[in-house]
Amino acid sequence: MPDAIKISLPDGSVRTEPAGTTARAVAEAIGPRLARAAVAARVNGDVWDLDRPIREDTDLEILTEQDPAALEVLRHTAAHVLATAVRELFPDARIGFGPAIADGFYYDFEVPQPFTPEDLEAIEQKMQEVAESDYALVREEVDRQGARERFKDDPLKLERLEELGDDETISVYSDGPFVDLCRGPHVPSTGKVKHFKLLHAAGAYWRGDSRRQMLQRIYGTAWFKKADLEAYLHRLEEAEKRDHRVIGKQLDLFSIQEDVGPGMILWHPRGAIIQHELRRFIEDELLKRRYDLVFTPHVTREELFFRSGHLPHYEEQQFPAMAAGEGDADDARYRVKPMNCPMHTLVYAARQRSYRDLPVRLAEVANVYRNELSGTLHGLLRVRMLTMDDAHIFCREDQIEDEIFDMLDLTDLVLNKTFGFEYRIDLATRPEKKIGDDAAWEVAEQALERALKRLDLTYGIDEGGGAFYGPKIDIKLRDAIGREWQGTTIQLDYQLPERFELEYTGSDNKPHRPVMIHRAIFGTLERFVGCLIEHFAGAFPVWLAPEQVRVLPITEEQAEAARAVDAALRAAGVRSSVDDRNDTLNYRVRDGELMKVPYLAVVGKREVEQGSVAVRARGAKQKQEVMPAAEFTQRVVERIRSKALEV
RNA sequence: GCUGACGUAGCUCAAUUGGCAGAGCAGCUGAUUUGUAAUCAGCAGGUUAAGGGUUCGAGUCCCUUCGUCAGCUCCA
Repeated sequence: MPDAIKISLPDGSVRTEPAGTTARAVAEAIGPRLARAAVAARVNGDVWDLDRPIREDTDLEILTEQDPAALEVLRHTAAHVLATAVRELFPDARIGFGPAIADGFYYDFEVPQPFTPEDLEAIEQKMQEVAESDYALVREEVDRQGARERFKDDPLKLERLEELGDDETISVYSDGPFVDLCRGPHVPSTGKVKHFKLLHAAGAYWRGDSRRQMLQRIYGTAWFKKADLEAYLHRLEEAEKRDHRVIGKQLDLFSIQEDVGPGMILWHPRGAIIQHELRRFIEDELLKRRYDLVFTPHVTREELFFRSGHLPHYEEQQFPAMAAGEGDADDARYRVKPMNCPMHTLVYAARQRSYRDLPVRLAEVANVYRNELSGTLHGLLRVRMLTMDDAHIFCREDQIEDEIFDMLDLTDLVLNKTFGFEYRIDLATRPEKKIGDDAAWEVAEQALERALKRLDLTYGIDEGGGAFYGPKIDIKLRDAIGREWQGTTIQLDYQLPERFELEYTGSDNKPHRPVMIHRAIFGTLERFVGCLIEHFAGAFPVWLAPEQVRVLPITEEQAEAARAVDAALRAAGVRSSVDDRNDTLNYRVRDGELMKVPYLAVVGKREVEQGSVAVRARGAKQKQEVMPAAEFTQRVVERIRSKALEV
């Protein structure tokens, strides 16, 4: 080992330091302000503790509170502070994992009794004490036997320990009374953890495995600055106001009622019209892109789902079988459909297909039913009755890329150009539970990847996230509080054509097997509308707004004129109504604003005389814009036609 | 499905140690005829999720079921 090492700093300068120096020492050498601000260091790209000795030539970057990586370090330490506090209050608690996560951290504990809200308060209090004690986070490298000794009372840690490879460094971190098996890094001392809050506790399976014991997970958030913590908590509050379940109620869009069943959506008129518009939009677009529309039964013989392979794999998520219909064999049972692919497959197979026919694109906006686990249901975002904008493309292998290209193009038109969503693309590869051999999977996965690359799209890999019959491209949208939900899905399938023995006649006059692509652009209209509600906070673009114009006569005297304006709008295809309720104008303006109606058109004495309307556009600075009624109608019609995001 | 919390009028929420189920908004009726975010008055609205138990007495305590929420698992 050399006595002196070279430390390269981000500004390009190189310092020579004694081997075994630390990032803290370098920071101090550079200047006292940097030393005070230092939280951690990036050493050759990895984040390290400030006090970990550096023994080789390195690139070094001192991380201060400004660096996002530093925040992650802080939160990881906050998790240790949490565990320290829990161990003080519940000495028998066994410790699981405690990582930093987006916006915060958690720690899992095995305890005989779940934590109560009062426990959380006490723990938070104790965390404050741990922070004030300002314990140094001390890193120590130990051998396996030493680690076994230290964690002999923590079976969860021992289990993790045994998984570590022989070439891996085993490190432990202690802060005051608490010791944890941990890779680190950490902030120098618990005193850095000043601004935090415990958010909630919930059960979580050990190692995320539902066959193993349930631990108690405590979630919290931590920030360097008090203002950041407060801003985050405020953001959570604001997000709650965008919650589609709250807005759905306020705007009378839909309801979920116990009498109907969990996960079953009742679309009220104002919500149904949104679904109707989305449906028209996508169906028109599909017809332009040479898709064909089909309709297939909601209930079919269950044999179909055995043949497709769905029932053996996903029986618990299908609704139970129904009795046979009269005249059917006794053993012919029926199932409500959880997906459309077997039916579309049969439409394809209903006649001979030539290579000249391909691709065959069959689309159906259809309701399917899935008996999802009760604990997973969530407003519109996870339901048991799903309205899928489903389609299946049957094509030759050499057509896959073009088809995927067109689907991704359509996806971008819908998500980005039309609604301004930001989305994340994942390529999901073969899962454990799958049918078909690895060679076929390999070909399929590569085909998707090639299409993505050709489009130069940024995407992540979701290892093992594929469907049981093939790999897929998933696109995820975020809800108001940042949770991701799968919207668009594009899935390649070599299995179903096999199972249904699909064929086409090639130019060689021989039978060939087509490839099948499943895809849904919205995903489900329930989930998509849910995301739209949160995205727009209920203030939909004009073309989607359930009520596009509300005409307000100031007094009864203008009621007739208001109805004429309304009739003209209706005739032009605008969803308009008259609010001539016996209430003040102020009251009705307020009501229209709260219902997020894009345009309130006020008709008073002056307007009647001039044949004009005083338009109040939603959210506009100028509260009154007087214009001829015909001009207003033109403006609304244009906004609808162009699917404008602005009113 | 699992762990925990919760469930009071259409909505948002009160109801002291177990002691007469309430308010605001919405709704209805009437008055008012309104110029850009709540006019006034009156009326009506409940098997306190459902079922069982403890008690002189249960919205409140206990049990079961259903549902909701958070998280885990799952998510064709």
